[in-house]
Amino acid sequence: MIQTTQVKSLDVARLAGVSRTTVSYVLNGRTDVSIPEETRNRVHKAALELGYKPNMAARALVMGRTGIISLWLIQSSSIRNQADVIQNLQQKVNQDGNEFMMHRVSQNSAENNTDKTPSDWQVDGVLGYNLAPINGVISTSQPFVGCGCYCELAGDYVSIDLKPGVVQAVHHLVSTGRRKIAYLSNRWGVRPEDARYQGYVETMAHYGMEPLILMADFANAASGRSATKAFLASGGEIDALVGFSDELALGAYRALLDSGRVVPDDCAITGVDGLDELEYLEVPITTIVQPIEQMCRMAWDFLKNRIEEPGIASQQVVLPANLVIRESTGC
Amino acid sequence: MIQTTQVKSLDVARLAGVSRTTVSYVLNGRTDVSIPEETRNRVHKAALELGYKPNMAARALVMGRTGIISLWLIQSSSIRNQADVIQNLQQKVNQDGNEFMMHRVSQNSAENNTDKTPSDWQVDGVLGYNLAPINGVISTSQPFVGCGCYCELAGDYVSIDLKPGVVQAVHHLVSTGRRKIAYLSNRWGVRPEDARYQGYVETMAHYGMEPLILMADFANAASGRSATKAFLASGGEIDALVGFSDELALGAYRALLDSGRVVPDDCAITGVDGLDELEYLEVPITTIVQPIEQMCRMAWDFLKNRIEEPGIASQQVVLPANLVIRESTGC
DNA sequence: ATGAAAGCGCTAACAC
DNA sequence: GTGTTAGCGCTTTCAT
Repeated sequence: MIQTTQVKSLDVARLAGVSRTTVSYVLNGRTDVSIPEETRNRVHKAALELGYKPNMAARALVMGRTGIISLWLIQSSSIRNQADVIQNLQQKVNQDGNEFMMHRVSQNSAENNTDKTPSDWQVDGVLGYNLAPINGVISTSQPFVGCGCYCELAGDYVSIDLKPGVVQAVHHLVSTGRRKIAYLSNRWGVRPEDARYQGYVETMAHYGMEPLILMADFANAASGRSATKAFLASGGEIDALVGFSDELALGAYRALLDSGRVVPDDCAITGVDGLDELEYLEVPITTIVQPIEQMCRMAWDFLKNRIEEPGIASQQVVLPANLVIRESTGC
Repeated sequence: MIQTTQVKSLDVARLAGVSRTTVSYVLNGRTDVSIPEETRNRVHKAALELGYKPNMAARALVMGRTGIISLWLIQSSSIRNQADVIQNLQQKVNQDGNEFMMHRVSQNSAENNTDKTPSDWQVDGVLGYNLAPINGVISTSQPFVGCGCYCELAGDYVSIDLKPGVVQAVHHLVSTGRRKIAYLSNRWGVRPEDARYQGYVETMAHYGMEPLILMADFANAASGRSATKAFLASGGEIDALVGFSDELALGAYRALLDSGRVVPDDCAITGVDGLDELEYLEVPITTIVQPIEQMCRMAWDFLKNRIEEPGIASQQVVLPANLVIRESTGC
């Protein structure tokens, strides 16, 4: 038990010489009830003097809303990759006077069809980021908006389509003379429904070129490095590499250097995500930048709408991600 | 109003043919009251069948604890730099059955001595990371444990001392023949009480060498790049650079390349933090690695102790951060 | 304009 | 062993 004796609204009421009702009205800034300016001031002064903080649990209990929004993230990815999204969403959620909770959900619990929400708390709404494998399990009883690359399943979402970016990338590589263009990915990035995979395969087909898949264990730099290294060691030859993510691209970059190759002369590289760090490499890496800020803004707007009016029609939008050309592709 | 009719403990009680008391006892797994196995099963079955989720606000109200732990982070830094800490702490907090909230507090609100806690919610405890400028403002009414590099002011903390690492770095640079060793920092990193600054200045003095400060606007790569670029453009010459952070070091690395210099031949570089990315540069950068996992583990343990027994003596520990030598210093 | 009183869903002391 | 009951602190009708 750690409960220090808390200042309650009754204390404020007594000090200000009014009732708890009045305190509640004044402190919640309700303009629909008319209270003399003089009384309002007395209440505010008393609250300040006592250092009164309303008990949010009590308020939530009686109001039926907690004012808490939670963000669900896939556990398998490092928070570092999700930092921009977290930061953007938290800022927007807080700005509108809500609390922000974060939950990392495991892929397993999704695949096992465990119907356990990650939190026991009743939150007012949930934002999901890149929750593809979990989409089926989402308890639809609460307002939910999905965002990211894998969320076009049902209900509200703000999806990012990476296909245009990858298509642009392959066109760009071909137009600058590349002919042996590989795709470096983890196993998630080679499913037929993956937008990047589609963009790569279809554009290669468009040029009548043979797809070449380099498979990494995970979507991180270390995996990208070892996968690329193994490929090169086994005598593989490429003159361009399309990475499933910036991290994989970074690993590939390092592996190419390890093997004595020069980027972009011997091999061009493209990534996906917009990691800031990539601009500071010796050879900045061409990448496909996702409109994170816009995605977050729209997702939060969608969620606010859904909370306000649960009955409205599905809100769905797809935002394209575009290629940003840097030196790693030789320009 | 979004309130879908909620299943309450009374519903479970009715279905199981018991009272709410029994439901509460069973679902909270209380072993101190003896309830027949058969009854327990009936209750569990009923709860599952109805999809019962206890109302956490009601529980928090009556128990006087929310089960929520919040983490306060300084707003001026990107979440990306704080990702490891966030991830570690969240995992530990959740593992012990608590909820995790994040709050970013601004330096301004601290300097203005605004006594406003970032959250209105009554949390059971607060973890603060790198909250130097804010330490004075912390409301001590709730269990608080500080961690990071700037937290040795009062109460409980798990501090990381970067001084040993920087001292090692300067020794290392001198022993490998460097003589014009600069310190690249933002304005926070040149206060007399900053451990990095002390380590640099004192070790330079130890060798009778002149300190040389390169000042960047912020602790990010872009600032490090432009500050270093400006220094070099104005005819400055150095053969080693100690960065206040990995990000600044990364920017300096890029600026040196921009100016046609070779790392480490012309100039050695060291950073601080342990950004994973630095291992994948053409020239991996020597850095001072902080014991993040250990820090997080201890901070959470301290906080649990403090919550359990508010009256215990201050829990304080300082962990050293050590140098990890990579190629950027020529080895 | 202000106050009295009901009740949000839960836990736990107390009686049976 | 189980049920009855009294709050936890707040908001909000409904009288006054």
